[in-house]
Amino acid sequence: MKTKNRPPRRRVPAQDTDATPGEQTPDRPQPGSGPELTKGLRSRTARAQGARAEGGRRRPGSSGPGGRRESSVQRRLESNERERQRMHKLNNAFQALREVIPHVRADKKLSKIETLTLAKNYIKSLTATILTMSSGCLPGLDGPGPKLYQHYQQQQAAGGALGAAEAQPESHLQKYSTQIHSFREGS
DNA sequence: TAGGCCATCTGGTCCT
DNA sequence: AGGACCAGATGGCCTA
Repeated sequence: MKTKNRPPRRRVPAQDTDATPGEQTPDRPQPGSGPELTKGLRSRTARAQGARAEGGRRRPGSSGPGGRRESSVQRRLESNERERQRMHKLNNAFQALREVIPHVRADKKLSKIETLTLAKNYIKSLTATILTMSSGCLPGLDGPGPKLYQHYQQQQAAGGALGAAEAQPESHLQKYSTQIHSFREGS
């Protein structure tokens, strides 16, 4: 897999260059847009389509027919499509993640940041639970208990910056539980 | 109405 | 060279 370990890149402010093809986004149907979760009356996709019909993001009017070469425009459109598909896949992954994280606020969709944060703490709490159970059931030197604990310790050390309280298995569970409730309250 | 969240476009950078 | 990845920009929708 790729290891994206790049230095932060500088981005030239994408001002309205003379011939940005963005405004000419055609009214293409969404080829790969799966069933998006709706957050209101209209689906996200429909709203986005509306937004694109409005011109997407680039300011219209700066590019005439003689702006960019047609092949270049075509490449851009293909690139946009790929990017859209990529983001759809990413969103599907987010949705799959939401479905395996137990959370209380079932009536409202978790945001992406909530999903990630909750997932992180859920994993931590599960790890802590496994650790507790394995050390309790297998107190001897045999079995996965000690190895699990060693692994856990290594992870904690690698993660660094974890206080003593963080190292306590119960604290993960508590943190996760607290987080669930804070999300429930919509904070 | 402001702020949060989101989808999309876009161009730069990296990887194969 | 072309595709994947990334982050900034933009505008729409929703909620408090």
